[in-house]
Amino acid sequence: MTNFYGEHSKVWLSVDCIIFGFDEGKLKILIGRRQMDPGRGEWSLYGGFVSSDESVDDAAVRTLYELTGLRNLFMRQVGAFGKVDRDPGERVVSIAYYALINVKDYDDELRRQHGLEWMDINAVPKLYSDHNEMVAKARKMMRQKLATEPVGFRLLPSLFTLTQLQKLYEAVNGEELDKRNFRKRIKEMDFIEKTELIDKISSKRGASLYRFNNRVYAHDPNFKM
Amino acid sequence: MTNFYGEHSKVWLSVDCIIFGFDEGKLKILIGRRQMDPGRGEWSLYGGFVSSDESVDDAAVRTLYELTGLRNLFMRQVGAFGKVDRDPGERVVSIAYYALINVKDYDDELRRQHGLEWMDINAVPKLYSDHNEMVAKARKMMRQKLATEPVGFRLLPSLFTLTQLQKLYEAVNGEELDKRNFRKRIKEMDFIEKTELIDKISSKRGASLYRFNNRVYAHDPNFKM
DNA sequence: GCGGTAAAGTGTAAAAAATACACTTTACCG
DNA sequence: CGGTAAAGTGTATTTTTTACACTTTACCGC
Repeated sequence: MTNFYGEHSKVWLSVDCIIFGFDEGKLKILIGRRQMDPGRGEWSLYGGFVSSDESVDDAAVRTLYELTGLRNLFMRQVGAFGKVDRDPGERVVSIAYYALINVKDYDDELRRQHGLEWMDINAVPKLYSDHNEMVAKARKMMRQKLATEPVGFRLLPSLFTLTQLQKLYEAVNGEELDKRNFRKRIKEMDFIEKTELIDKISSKRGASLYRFNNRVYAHDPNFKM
Repeated sequence: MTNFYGEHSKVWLSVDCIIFGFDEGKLKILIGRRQMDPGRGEWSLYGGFVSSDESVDDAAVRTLYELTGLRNLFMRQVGAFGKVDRDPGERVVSIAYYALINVKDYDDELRRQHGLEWMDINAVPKLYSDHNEMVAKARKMMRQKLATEPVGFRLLPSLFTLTQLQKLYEAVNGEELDKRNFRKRIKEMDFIEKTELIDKISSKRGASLYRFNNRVYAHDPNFKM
């Protein structure tokens, strides 16, 4: 291969994943104790290296798949983190990604195998290297995304109640919402469809289950929360 | 140096800059004909390589300085572009940044030395590699930024007329604004201060010059356009 | 079977924000 | 000194957002 750029130096590239889940009315991310040097034992995001035959995005997809066994997750790049000494060992530049998963889709056994815990986003401890910065930026971007695109559903089962949806938005934005105003808004969104099904788990009375219809949304993509 | 990550492959890292300017009522970016292989002669963004002793952000700052002679530009990361074959020569991952500059601060001689042209954002030709994608994402992010933070001023002289400011927002958002409504809004923002000075260049009658006061803004950071 | 309970579900009025809209003023220029 | 070109200015209407409280329902325990 022709070497065009020989005089410049190369770096290792990694990806780090901020995996958001929604459980027990709380927004959470997956973190674990680092199992390798440098930084062994510190709380850390889950990550991996980008290899020569895959795009950076593909490396993130692969890493998420390794971890969760899930594909087609909603995923977005957070950005590149490139301080010289961000990794105590070597020059490693990391590209952070966030993903939204439905906690119920995630095999808890797999979680334990990787030594990961769901941590309340508001109680994230000091993390390895610059991972707290990544989390902060991911959270900001994710909040913005959920406010302008109908992707919050990715954090819920495919059938969900309006109360679940409301609690989700409350957790993401850190503020309570008025139930009537919230439901008024939802009612105007044709792509959030009421089904005949009733959820009896979370209330005695039972609550209607709703579903996000992507075709209807694609037809008139207007969303604002 | 201990080699922790030896089994993984390394990549070259570059930065590419989307430099926004506002001139003749139009939003423009700086592009030039690529002067090296691969891709010699194609329209391209201005970029450079990240070296081993500088952070990725610093590489972008340095690159912008080389190009413009200006420091303390408003600059934000657009993201990492990492397709395997994005560079025809080698595996190069690039981190894109956008910057806002006041065209009048930029020495036109320097521009010519670098072989760059101001190109209307709506008439950008096919660019080298994935640079069009970078421009598209930068534009979207920049629009969002200008809508929520008072940084549009960075594209104008430090003293500007309300008509200039309005034309700027019109160019960025691609839609005309109502003059009275626009001015009503500005009047409510205490950090946009009217000065005693009058601009006589762009109109016979003369228009008041305004200034952005960052201290006042910092005291009550509320902005929405 | 019935009273207690806990969450689901529902509408209206007031306030705030966004929009639509047209004429007067001013200083230069020829 | 009349024409011109851009600056500057206020109000009414519509739309959006917010505030707010009671009824319904089915289960559960007695």
